Formats: sequence, structure tokens, C-alpha cells
Amino acid sequence: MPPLASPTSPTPAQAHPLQGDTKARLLEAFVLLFAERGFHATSMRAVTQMAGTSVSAAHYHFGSKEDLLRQALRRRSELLNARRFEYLDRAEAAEFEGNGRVRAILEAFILPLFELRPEVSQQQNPQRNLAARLYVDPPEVVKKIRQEVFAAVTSRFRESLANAIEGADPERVELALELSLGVMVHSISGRLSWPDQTTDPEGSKRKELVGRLVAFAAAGVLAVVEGEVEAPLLSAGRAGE
Amino acid sequence: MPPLASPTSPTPAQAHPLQGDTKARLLEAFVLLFAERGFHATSMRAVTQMAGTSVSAAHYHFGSKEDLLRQALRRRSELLNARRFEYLDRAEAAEFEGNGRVRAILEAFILPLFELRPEVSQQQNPQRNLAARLYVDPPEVVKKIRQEVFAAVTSRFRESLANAIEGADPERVELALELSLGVMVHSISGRLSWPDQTTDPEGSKRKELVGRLVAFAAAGVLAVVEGEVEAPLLSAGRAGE
DNA sequence: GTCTATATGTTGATAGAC
DNA sequence: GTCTATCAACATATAGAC
Repeated sequence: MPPLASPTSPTPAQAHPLQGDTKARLLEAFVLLFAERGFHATSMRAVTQMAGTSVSAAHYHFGSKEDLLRQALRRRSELLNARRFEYLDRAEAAEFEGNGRVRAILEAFILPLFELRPEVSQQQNPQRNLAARLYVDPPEVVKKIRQEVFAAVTSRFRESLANAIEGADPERVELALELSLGVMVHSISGRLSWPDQTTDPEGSKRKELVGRLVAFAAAGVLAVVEGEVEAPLLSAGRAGE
Repeated sequence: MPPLASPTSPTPAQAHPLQGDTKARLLEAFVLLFAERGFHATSMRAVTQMAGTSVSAAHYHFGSKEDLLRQALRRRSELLNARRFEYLDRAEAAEFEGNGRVRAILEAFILPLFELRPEVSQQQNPQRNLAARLYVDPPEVVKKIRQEVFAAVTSRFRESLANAIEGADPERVELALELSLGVMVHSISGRLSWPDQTTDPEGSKRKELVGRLVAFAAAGVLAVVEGEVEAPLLSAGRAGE
């Protein structure tokens, strides 16, 4: 059998009427396909076809596939980062009881991802897929650009969380935030069934689900940062062998 | 510039002295490369080269790349699943105070992944990388085979967890377990720094880290299953827009 | 069983006309 | 700026000798 025509999925999003000039359409098309298939499986041909232009036009504008990825992700992450900072400012300014601030900080971290609408509405939600793919796609390029794009956010949230929990060990805060990120990423990796506009028109179910994510993360963070290290209940101490 | 010779990483694991007959060496080589690069970026050429044989030998034994993946994953997951069931049996049989059983069940779910040693020791820990890749690699084939391989485990843990929490809503249990899986997957996705044999010869740091993972997950599960749904502290209710 | 040689299609990138 | 045509390297898979 010859190589499969479409390696991941049978080209699910084909005839998008993407708008803007060639450069903008290319960025949009790349994001959509990358979110769905990952870097490797997203060919320049597929991108340029979706954008209604040619491969050489893409190379004229971006030079290489890697630079196309970089510019696309920079553009996309700006909105997300901006709202995260906005919420974090609010969380730091407000008064809270008990563990309220910790929960507010995690909300500031998690909520924005679920609030931002995709510009292109035909797809389910490229923004979420994109974030998932970004943390999950193997190629080194992706890792590099992701760090580049989120470095500022990460360090500010770490700092804020450390300040919110009295006497917190920085190392544990880092771990806790990282695991929260894991919860968030996993929740958008296509394994949870998010109600869509038709079955949940007011978005109440989606809000509830996001609320549970935050609750899970907040409880986990507190357990890691404030809790004692407990001996395993099972296993003859084989962990870490 | 022509396409890069090595798309993900500069062939980090090259001269493995893999053992066994051709079939076994092929399975082992495939697992190592797949864990590192994902399905797409793992070419039959690279696999057969590492196994010290030819492409056609691989096709003789497995028929296709997909079947190679399937057999490799089946073989690898057997040990993991067996130990998970073993621990779960133990968690269900023992007596616990308070939320002990919930934590024990999560231990049964999480611990085995960190206990199993790779047969090939040169790599850091292919077993963990493998699990991460398995939940994260885009291609549909991977998703299909993963479900095939973990279906039994998932349903039994869901059931067990539901029984352990009085009056638990099955839907919430499912969500909680899924998020725990997210924590686990993320923790092995190469974003956490696991101390290795040299800096942590007795494995005490690694055990502590695994303990924290379990603590995070257990607290999160209880918060999701037992906690009330709380209104967001930030945002004008934009979530789920 | 395992090899070499080959078939056939894909990829990223470029040259040159317009 | 955008196109068509083409390149060299890669992919999976197969044919046939040994």
C-alpha cells in the first residue's frame, strides 16, 4: 500500500473562507491545522491550500515552516496572556477569605483559555486545541517557541502564588503550578466532552465544568504546598526504582 | 535549504545494543523512538536502523507501521495494567480511615507508572515517556490503540472510586479520574525534573515527588466529587462564551 | 527470514516567469 | 507578491534474489 494521503484525519476542515490578506490567511490556516494535527503532520501544502495561495507565497512571507509556527503562536498567545495578566492583577488587588486568593489566582490562570473565542467559528474551538497541541507536540521547535511565548506568564504566576500562601516553599509552588497546568492541558486535549453551543446555549454547563477544573486545581495546589509528605499506602516502597 | 535530516531531535539514542531476535529488537526500537518523537516522526527507517535490520524485515514481521505500534504498545502495557490491578485489589481489600481509600485508589492508578523499570537502561525512562506520548500524540491510530489497551483499567478504576466515595455522582467521578490522569500524564511529559539515579541514588526524592502527585490528585478528586460548585471569583461570567 | 533494489508518493524549499 | 515547475530528500511499502 502506498503512503496514506492524509496521515492524521481525513482533512476535516477544508473549505474555510479565511479572511484578510495572504499573510493573515496563512497564519490562520496554519493555526487551525497545527491545532488539529501537530507540527509534523501539518504540511505547507495543506496550509497554503487552505489559505488559497501557493507554497512559495508562504515561503516568501515567512521564510520557513518554523518561522510560520513562531509568528502564528506569538499572535495567538497575545490575547490569552493579556487576559491572564488582567485577571491576575484583579486577584492580587481584591480581598479574600481563607483560600480565596489561591483559587482566584488559579482562575486567572485557567479561565482565560475558556473565554477566548476563535475568530473562525466553524471549527469547534481552535484556541483550546491549539493550547493543548502546544504542550504536547513532540518537535523541539514547538517546545522552544512555547517557552518563549509563555515565560513571562509562568514566572509571574509562580511569584503571585508563592505570595498568596504563607511560608510556601518555592519548589513546591512550582510543582503545584505545573500540575495545575497539567490539569488544564489535559482538559482540553480532547478527552473531556465539552458541551457545545447547541446542547448548552447559555454556556452554564461549560461554566460549571470550568469551575470544577479550578476547584480540582486549587485543592491540589493547597495539598501539595501545605500538606505533609505521606508514606505510600500501597506498594512495598518500589516507587522510584 | 533542503529538509532537515532529523526533524525532532538529532537522533539522541543511536547505538543501542538491543537484544533478542529481530522481532523483539524491532519492538524495542520502535518503543524507544516512538516515546521520544511520536508516531509520525518515527520512521520505519530509523526503527530498523536502530534494531540493526532492514525495512523489509520489519514489514515481514508486522505488515505495517500501525501494527508495529499496536504490538509494541500491547506488550508494554501488560506489565503496567497488571500492577495497577494488583494494587487496586489491595486498596479495595484493606481498611482505611477517612479519605484513605480514595488516596489508595489513586496510588494504585499512579504508582505503577513510576515503579516499572525499562528493560533498556540507557534511556532515561522510556516507559514514562511512552505513556506520555501515548496520551498526547495526535494521530488517530494512537488514540485508537490507547483506548483499546486501557479500556479495562479505566472502567474498573471508575467503578472502584465511585464505591469509595459515598453518594458520589458518577459523572463527577469520571471527570475527577480524568483530571487525575491529566496530572499524571503531564508529570511525565518531560516538564518536571525527575532526579535520576546519580543525584538520587536511593530514590527518596523520586518517591517524595510521586507522593506529592498522589496528594495533588487525591485532593483534587475529593474537591470535584464532594465539593459544591462555586461561582467564579473573577471574570464577568464570560467563561464558556 | 533477511537482504538489496525499487516503486510511488510525500515533504520543505527554491528558481524564475510574470 | 504570487504563480508554475522543479529539486533533493524523505516516507511507506513491495518485488525478488538468496
